[in-house]
Amino acid sequence: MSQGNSGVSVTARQARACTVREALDRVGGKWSIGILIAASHGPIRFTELERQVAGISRRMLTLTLRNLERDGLLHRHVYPTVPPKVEYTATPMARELYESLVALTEWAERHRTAITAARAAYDREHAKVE
Amino acid sequence: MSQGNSGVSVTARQARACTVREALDRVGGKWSIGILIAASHGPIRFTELERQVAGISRRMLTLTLRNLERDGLLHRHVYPTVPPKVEYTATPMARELYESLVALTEWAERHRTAITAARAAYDREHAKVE
DNA sequence: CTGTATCCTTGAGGATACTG
DNA sequence: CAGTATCCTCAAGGATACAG
Repeated sequence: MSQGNSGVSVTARQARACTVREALDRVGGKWSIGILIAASHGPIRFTELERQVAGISRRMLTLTLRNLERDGLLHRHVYPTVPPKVEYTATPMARELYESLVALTEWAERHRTAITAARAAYDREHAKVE
Repeated sequence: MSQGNSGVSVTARQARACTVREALDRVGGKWSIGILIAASHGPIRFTELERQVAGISRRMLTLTLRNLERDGLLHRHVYPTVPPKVEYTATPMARELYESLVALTEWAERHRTAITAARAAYDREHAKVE
């Protein structure tokens, strides 16, 4: 964020905040990332997703899949067989997204302990007052 | 996400998903980014934040500030004057976070139109059925 | 000025029975 | 198998009056 922003207007800065939120909204759901990752190395079926993304409900799986498909992050292929067979695959756009998320992952790993410590300190500090 | 994952176990992949969510949780709130950006180029006061982060309610401003402070992303300095004066500043950790978010921003910009188009196509496709 | 307290609304998400 | 439909819960967030 380098102080160098001094010449940039307040509204321009908040516009950037908007762009960031735009990206986060596509990926901020509780299950989006898990699904995207599971679907990123080849086609994967509904039931298999249900197994790999631990804890997800059937409803949320369907909903999140629909949203990701709508945003063009997942491709859905239906085989007209009976019983039905449906495969989901991450699009190139989704793979790029994941690569962008790596920076964030590294940040989380780098500061994990610092954050835990900060929380502990904060809680300690504010428990005294009761 | 490069197919090269083939050798990586399913659980290892989902563990990565966890780390990503960890980072997103710190920044996923509706207002975190806006506040962080506003506080990232020097100390800023409560009222000034209320003005710059357009649309935020007083309650959410307070809550989000407390959370960010607790996680060690904001520093809060109180001047013992009357009326009170409080300044918030982004910590170095928060600035690093923003830099990690840049990749995400660029992704959003690069694919903005593609996503809009994908949505339009999807909606068109699914409106026909009614 | 910088909050806190209170009340309210909404939407995300969970559980699960049912269906083509 | 791959969903949809239904009902329910809870936490995020909004509005705003009040307080030190």
